[in-house]
Amino acid sequence: MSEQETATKPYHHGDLRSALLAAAEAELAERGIEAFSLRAVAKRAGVSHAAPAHHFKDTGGLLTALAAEGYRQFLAAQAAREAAAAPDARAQLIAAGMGYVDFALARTALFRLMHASDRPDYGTADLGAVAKAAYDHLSQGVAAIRPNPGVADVAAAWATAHGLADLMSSGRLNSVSSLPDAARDMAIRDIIGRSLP
Amino acid sequence: MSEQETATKPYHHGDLRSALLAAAEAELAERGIEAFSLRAVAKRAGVSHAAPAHHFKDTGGLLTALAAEGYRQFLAAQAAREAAAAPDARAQLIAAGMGYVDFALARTALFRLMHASDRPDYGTADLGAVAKAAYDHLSQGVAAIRPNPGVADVAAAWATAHGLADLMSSGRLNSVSSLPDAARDMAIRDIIGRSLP
DNA sequence: CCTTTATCTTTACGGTGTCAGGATTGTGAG
DNA sequence: CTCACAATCCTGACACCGTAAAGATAAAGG
Repeated sequence: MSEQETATKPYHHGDLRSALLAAAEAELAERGIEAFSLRAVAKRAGVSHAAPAHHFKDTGGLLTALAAEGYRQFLAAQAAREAAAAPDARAQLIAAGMGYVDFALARTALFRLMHASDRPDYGTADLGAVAKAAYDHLSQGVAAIRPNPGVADVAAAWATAHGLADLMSSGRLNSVSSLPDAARDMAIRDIIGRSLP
Repeated sequence: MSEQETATKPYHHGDLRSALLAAAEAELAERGIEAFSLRAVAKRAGVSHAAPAHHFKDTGGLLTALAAEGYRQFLAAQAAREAAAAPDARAQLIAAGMGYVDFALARTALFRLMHASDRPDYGTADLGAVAKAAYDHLSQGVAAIRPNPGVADVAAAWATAHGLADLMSSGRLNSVSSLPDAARDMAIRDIIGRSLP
């Protein structure tokens, strides 16, 4: 309506898709998954309430895309720890577990979306693929220290890392998460190490 | 309006409070926490949509009461396993972990409400007390096999049992949960046993 | 019997997801 | 350069949701 404002919002956003993903993660972190509102996401991105529908079919589509992005960063967090660890298989697997916990603490909203929500659709090709990749990474890590591992071997490693990540990220294991960084890392290394064959 | 029906719904339900709790758990199991609707719970109980407000102030109040009931059954599931186990401290602690998993598999909706939702209010006296009792039971079990346990000792036991329960109840550890009962129990016993000092 | 209290219903309001249709802008063929 | 087309975003509408207020009904107790 008015042309005096030189930098008024253009009709086309430019990169609305990624802006919506960022806004969705922020909303998720601030209000939680159960109070998540698509209209609030749109408002945060400075766009009408129906704009997200064109990039993501519906709320589930947005959360599915966000979860897939989360899995990529989840694997990246594990890779970062692995790169800084000793090259032997056992140290690499423990490092992956540390990255598992790192991600849960650093991106709690994404972690909960990925592991404690049924709104992302894992039947989607994209999300299904990255979720499978995450599982494969773990099972291959276990196989590296014990060829032909039993079901209990991979289950123990996964359950321990996942339990630590879930409890710590939800604030129920403050006896560990409130430790100084070095002591905390050592405790986690110790705990994960117990689960390995 | 009509009196020909002898058993038409009376104006007063009789035991609406517990009927609402049962309806809420059923709705939770069928539709999930994120699609949970207070109006659907009221409809399932055959009552108007505003009736729950008198017994539970709001939706959060209902879910808080339901979570508290869940914790009681959670502790009961652990006690049931403990009663059938050997009396030594280590067997008792492993049995508690088995009960942890039993509950997650038998009452998945309640388990997720208790551990993957922020809607129950743990500041409530009732829910706060039973949740603390559950934690105390675990830490005392660890202390029974190792006096003055380190933080890693209780964290390892808790994380392992919790990780197993969470992954299995959400269908992500079918390699274990699809095992025959005896083999499954043995695998879980094995995995929990690894985490103990 | 009759008042008081507990329980449930009705009505209303703002918020939410999704759909249908309209408005605006970028794009590429001519 | 122009102009139709496609992509992008907005407006309006609908059904459902949670909650509050006020009314209706039944139970309890004097």
